[in-house]
Amino acid sequence: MQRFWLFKSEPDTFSIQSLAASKGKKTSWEGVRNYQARNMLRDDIQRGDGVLFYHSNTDPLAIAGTAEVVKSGYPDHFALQPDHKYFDEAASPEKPIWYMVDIKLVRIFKQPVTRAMLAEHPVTSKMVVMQKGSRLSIQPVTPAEWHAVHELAGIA
DNA sequence: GCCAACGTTGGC
DNA sequence: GCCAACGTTGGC
Repeated sequence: MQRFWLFKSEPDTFSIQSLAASKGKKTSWEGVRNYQARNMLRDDIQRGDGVLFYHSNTDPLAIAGTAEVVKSGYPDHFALQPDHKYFDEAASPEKPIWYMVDIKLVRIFKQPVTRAMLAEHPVTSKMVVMQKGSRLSIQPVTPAEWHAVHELAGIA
């Protein structure tokens, strides 16, 4: 069964435009170092799932478009590379600790769905990303929320 | 730039 | 196992 997720990214680090410019419009989603998010990457997120691509720490804050999971959870090998910024000395090939998935761009919204728009809508205003103190970089999204975001983006 | 919320660390 | 200190996230 297809499920839906929201992935946060700071556009200064990696934007949806970066994804569009990537080879095959695909990227691995490495560097998640939070156990709750790790569990979703490792256990729950499957090939074919939908991803809302959210731009955080920027202006305007917005869902910039969507992507599709093309590879489900596998070990984040960047944690094993001593010179890499995502290195974790506690990780090993036997116990990788951290996981990542691969995603592929579906579309960049012509009209990004801003946080202000999300806040105005009865369904999207309840999304995890809208809750105060919500810091998870990987979040579940309900089918109703997924649908409402597409309506706000002008996509039937 | 500020600061609240949250996760992690480490002393006890 | 508790909890204070600390670092990070991320909206405003």
